Amino acid sequence: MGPLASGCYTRLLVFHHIEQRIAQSVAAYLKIRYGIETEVVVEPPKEPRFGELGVTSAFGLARQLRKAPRVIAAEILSEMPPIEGVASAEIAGNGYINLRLDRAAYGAALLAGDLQTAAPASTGKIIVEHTNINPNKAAHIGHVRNAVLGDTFVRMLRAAGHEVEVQNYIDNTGVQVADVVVGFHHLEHKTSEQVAGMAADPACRFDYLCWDLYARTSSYYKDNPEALEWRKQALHAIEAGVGELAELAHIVADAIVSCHIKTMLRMGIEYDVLPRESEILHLQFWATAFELLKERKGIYLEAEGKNAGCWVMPGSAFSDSTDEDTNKVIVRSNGTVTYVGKDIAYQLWKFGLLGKDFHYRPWTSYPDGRVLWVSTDRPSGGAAPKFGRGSSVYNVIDSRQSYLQDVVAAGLRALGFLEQAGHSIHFSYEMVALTPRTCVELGIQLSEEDQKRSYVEVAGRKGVGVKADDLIDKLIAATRAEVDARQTGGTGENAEAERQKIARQIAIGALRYFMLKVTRNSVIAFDFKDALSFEGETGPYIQYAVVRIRNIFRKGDTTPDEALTDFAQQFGDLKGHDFSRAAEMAKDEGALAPVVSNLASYLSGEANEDIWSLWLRAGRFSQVLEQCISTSEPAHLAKHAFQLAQEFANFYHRHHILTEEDPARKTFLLATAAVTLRELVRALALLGIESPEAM
RNA sequence: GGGCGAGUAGCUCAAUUGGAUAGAGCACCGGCCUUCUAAGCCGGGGGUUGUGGGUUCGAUUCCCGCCUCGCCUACCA
Repeated sequence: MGPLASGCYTRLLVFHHIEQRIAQSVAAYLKIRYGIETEVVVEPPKEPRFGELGVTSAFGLARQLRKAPRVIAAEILSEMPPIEGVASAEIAGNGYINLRLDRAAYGAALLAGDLQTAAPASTGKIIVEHTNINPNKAAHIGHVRNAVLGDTFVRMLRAAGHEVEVQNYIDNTGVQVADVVVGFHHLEHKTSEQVAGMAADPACRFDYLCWDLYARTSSYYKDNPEALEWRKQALHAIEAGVGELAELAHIVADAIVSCHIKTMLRMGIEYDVLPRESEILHLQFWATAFELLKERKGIYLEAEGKNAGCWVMPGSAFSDSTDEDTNKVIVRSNGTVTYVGKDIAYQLWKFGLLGKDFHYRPWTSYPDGRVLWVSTDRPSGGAAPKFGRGSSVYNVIDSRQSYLQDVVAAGLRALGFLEQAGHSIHFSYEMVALTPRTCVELGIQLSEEDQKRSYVEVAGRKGVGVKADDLIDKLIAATRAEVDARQTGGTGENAEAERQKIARQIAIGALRYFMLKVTRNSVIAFDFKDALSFEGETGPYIQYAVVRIRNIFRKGDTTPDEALTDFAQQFGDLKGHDFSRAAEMAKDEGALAPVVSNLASYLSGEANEDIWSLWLRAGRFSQVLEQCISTSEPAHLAKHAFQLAQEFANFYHRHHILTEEDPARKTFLLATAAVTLRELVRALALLGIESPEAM
């Protein structure tokens, strides 16, 4: 559980608000009445007919109090003071306490406003590191999952009022870049000038070219193991930063990073800063971390055994094992540092614990004006923001690296930075694999064994995989065909641009939702058929609900804002009232009373259950957001958005708004659509999915 | 061998972290376009939650054993 597990809003709306209020009230009562302190679980009952929320505390208390749960529930029910926002309560089953909300008060609160979040109380800056693609080949679907997860989590944190810095680490000096350098130099016999020319040629898909070259080099090593010497030479040259090979590496890495930034921007993904490994080396970040680790005895020099001459971290530091075999080499016997070592230095910098900083220069400016900075080893005169110095760090890295992430956290602990180690969070997720069927479509040869599996791992080294840009292109082609078939965007002068825009919005919506609807620790078995589907539980389904609502307002010649204003004027002034105030006013038969009583009639009764269900869910945004953040699981919001869209679709078919004859009811139905629209758009925005005007 | 994760409908996945009759989507079958767009809606069949025990009022969820699968377990990154 992360450092954000506890609530960080000072004010919450609707569902979350009332859920908390109930939990607190019951907990306080239990403490006074029985002297027992316990966490009270409040959750919706299995079926709506039992009410909106249920409390199961009576069961837990039964043993301690030596009373039947039903008796305890009865005591709680009869003696507890009323809870604001709760209309009634009853006992069910063996001791469930079921609560029914004051629907009008809930509805008034939902109408009244936006989610209001205050800046979280001094939790400090949160750093989220994601994407981190080796700059030696095109991005593939595995990278898309990483970036979409990371980006969505960033959007959620920002929506909750946190200050967030997005880092995309660039390993521009590693073996993967070295292998492409070897390919260009030894296999292709290209000079750095020639490669620079290819990289600058707009007709050349440089990242695709390197994708193939990387695969070629890898297979060349397999047939000619002596060629691994080339890799070693390239690595040395790159690390030293001089000579033709270093120049090649520089050109390749920079060009590929540019490709990645563009690819990610197609999905709406932006970064604040690109810390690069070359600067970690040149600015001696590792040397500083090395001294610290030696000083504080986090690592030691192995005298004998297989790791003789290496600086190692004892396995006991990051696992239960005391076996020496689990020791992790940090510095090789030839004096060079491993990846994990550099990662420890980088992690220290993120927390501001290294006592050093990078220099920076602008890498590019995004269309929205945001500047993307890159690390440099010397001052460039630009006024860069203060990067690093985070109070919490989320590393979005696939679960295969959990062992290495444990070592990094252990490094912080070994240095005595216990708090930072605790706030060093591995935001892990499972890999994206391919279904055998998709492999066949891609022309990938599979063994008989693999054909029987439900999925096959992507292997970048072999060039096996689905490139992100190819997938996006394919999605856009598919959505464009649908858009054309429907003549969405009209046939006028701007039709072409309009259609392309809508096709892109839907394609990206489909892609991002596809990545987000699955929980993190589930392997995604990527299948073209599923990914190219726009029906059922997909992004486009939710976007379609949005478009339908917009069409209602367009056809009705009004707007959501007008509808809400009309509603407020018709039934009283709702603006500026918060939940507790609304409930209070309702009780006092004050200014809000007419609204509340009208709402009550519209939101209750057998015939209105589906509408109430829609309102109830529409008010759950802040609760779901909090859940996503405390569990680091964006999938909950994806599910919420889908369910809300589903309830709206149901509502849409049962209630025809524009032909409603009762003007008051029509206003209410329009307000229902307006609130749903607001909540759908808000949820989609956090998922990084745009809400199209037409479909 | 050790570590981590997974096993739920034919398929792909959920299940608000121990709650009430385990839910969605896809696929399949049957209905619904003269209506605010059918990228939609309604209905139907589909389950011994891998397996055996345990914990308790209550287990898909927690504990132990076993079976199957994946990943990790480099002086690669």
